[in-house]
Amino acid sequence: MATTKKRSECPISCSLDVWGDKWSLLIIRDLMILKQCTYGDFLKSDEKIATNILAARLLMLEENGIISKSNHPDSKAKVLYKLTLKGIDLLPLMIEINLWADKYSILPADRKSILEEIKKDKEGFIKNAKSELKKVI
Amino acid sequence: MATTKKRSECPISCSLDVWGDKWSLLIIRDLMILKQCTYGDFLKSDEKIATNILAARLLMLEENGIISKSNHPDSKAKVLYKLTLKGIDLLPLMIEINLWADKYSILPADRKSILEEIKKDKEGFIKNAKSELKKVI
DNA sequence: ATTTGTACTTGCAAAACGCAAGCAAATTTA
DNA sequence: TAAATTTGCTTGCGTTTTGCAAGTACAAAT
Repeated sequence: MATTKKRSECPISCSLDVWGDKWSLLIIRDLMILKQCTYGDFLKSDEKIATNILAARLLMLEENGIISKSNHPDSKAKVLYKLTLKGIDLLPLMIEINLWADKYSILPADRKSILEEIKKDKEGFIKNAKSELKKVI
Repeated sequence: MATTKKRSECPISCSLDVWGDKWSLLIIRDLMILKQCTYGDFLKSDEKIATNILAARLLMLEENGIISKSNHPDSKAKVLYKLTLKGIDLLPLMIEINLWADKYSILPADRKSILEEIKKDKEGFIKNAKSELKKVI
């Protein structure tokens, strides 16, 4: 897979060139929630991504420095995917998506309770969540 | 165009179902910068969206309550597209994308200067920009 | 030694994309 | 006032991407 050509110099456009498809942010979401995922973990998510699409997205996200692969401590057959610093820095963006969705649609109860926590102290939540994610890098 | 089926109840996934493709956020970007756009204005953007894709996205964004169409004051041949409140509320997200891009890539000079302003007072910038956008609704 | 688990790859049909051309109504120009 | 241009799309069609199912290679468990 060659490097995708960028459509313009616009930061929004360039960002979308990296993670602006239907699946990448869901992969990143899983990593933000679970901290570390195996290939199989991603497949378990509700959206049911196809295995070939998952493989392609993981490769592209890795090529773009958003995620990294590492050995699973328990087994040589497993692979651990994690967010890089660059990936972790997408957390504020992810939170804004949640806040927007919260304003215009009905969220599942578990998400709703986290959102309430975020709304009380957004900066504090981000700082804490980022530091949790950095622990496993 | 029928209503797109949602892949899960996840707020991230549902949001992506609405604007999570390669073009929608660029259309929204144009509207945030220009406040109001004609069909032709969108076509002028650097990324060179195809006319059929543009028409499809505008319809889908309108169906999802992100943008609205109105008559152009100068001409019956022209159409004015604007952001709705729901669309305007994507501004914080758009800003976070810019901040992320600023951190990990080189921005064009004009964007860079706005970003510096945003970094000084993010909340103030958002409040002001939102109110500017609401003026033309 | 055989079965199961894990991380992918491959084949193929269906859908989406992207380019070019076409079109109807409004507007401008001659 | 007739012709040309602008504007906002639509249509056809070849190319690319997606998505489902099946297959494969290696590790691990039985």
